[in-house]
Amino acid sequence: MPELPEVETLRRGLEQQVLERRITDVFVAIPKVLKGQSPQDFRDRVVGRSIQRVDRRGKYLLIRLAASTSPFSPSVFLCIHLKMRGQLLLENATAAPGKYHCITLAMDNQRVLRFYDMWTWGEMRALLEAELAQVRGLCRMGEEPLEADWDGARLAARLKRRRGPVKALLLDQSLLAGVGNIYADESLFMAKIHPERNGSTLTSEETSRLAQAIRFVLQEAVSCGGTTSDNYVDADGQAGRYTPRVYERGGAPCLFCGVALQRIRLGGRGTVFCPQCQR
DNA sequence: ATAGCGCCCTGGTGGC
DNA sequence: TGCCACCAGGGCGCTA
Repeated sequence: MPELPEVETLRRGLEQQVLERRITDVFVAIPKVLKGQSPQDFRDRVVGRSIQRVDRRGKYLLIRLAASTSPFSPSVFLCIHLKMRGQLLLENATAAPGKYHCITLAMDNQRVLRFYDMWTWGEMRALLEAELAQVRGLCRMGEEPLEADWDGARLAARLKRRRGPVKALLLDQSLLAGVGNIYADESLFMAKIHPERNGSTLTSEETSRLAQAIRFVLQEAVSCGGTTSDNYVDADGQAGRYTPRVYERGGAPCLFCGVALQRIRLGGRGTVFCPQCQR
């Protein structure tokens, strides 16, 4: 399940390898992932353009395509969300597409950017700037926790306007961008805050601690190339090297106190925490 | 307005 | 050993 660190790792890998490459051809195997855009329209908007920028917003990957013919033609953005099982891989053009292949973008260097998705929940669309601004998840996206000026006060301001367990709030992309199930559990563990605590009742000391934990964990995970718990791999097919401290470790000993980590369901999500350390 | 739930999908798992 | 029911899960859209 790609979250901020995984999408950021993917972004960095792509940035190193696809900038200035021209897209020469497009093949759509599973039109469903275009979310209503016709394969013809997708193709018309993408073929012939070159890759100008690779950006990330929350868990979205945004690839800016420059007009190659005229400097006045508007930019197009590949708006990509991998959801649970999506993968984006750079492969040789001669390699046959693997299982669960959805879309291939051929480039002018004998390489292809391939989108795979076992569950076909992921999305890839070619959008104009104005259309991008209408994408629901994007226009409602919350603050980026790795931005330099993001801190406990900013987090507290968002949390106090909402009710419910703090973990459920951390998962809300309109409140905070990019945190998913893995890093919500990891951050709450590092901050020693119980996932079921009501978010609006956290003290300023606690929100400050939580914000620091979120930044620490996300930065650590980015530096490890993300977490591979299911099928995440980067653009070169490499697994992430981050080792979660609590996520998927229910029943195992807490790294701080040795007490068995507890697994519960919270807001429909599997949640692991230390009943001793997290209050 | 907002919270809660169903839906999308398929590999892996546990029970018989 | 084989089969099958069931589970996981991000984000959207619908309902109350």
